Amino acid sequence: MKPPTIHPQRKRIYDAVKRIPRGRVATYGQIAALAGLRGHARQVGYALHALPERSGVPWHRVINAQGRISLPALDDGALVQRRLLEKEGVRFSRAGIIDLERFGWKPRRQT
DNA sequence: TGCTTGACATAAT
DNA sequence: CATTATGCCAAGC
Repeated sequence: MKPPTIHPQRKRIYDAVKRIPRGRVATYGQIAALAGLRGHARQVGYALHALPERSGVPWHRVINAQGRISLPALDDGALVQRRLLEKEGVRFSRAGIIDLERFGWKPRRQT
């Protein structure tokens, strides 16, 4: 049998994303670290991109380390993401930046 | 089968 | 604060 092929470690990434509490956001780096992929932030973004919309994964709670939405501002996805976050109570600055000090999720071992 | 790209991060300049 | 360089790994072509 075929060992691991580790289907996607992506599953781990998704799992980590699912842990993000409502009204909070996490950076790709944090997710990567939680998924046990410290430093592989890129893979997180890639995984999310390949994520189906009905996956149940709160992809919108994942932003880059700058506290900003990674998707191009002109992209519809970015707008949807922002709307979803605002709906959860996440506030954006005029420049569209989230205050990670306030809304950044501080990963805790199973709170 | 090998090179390029990418929802990133971090440090250096 | 903007740009550049490097690491890291999977998917696309």
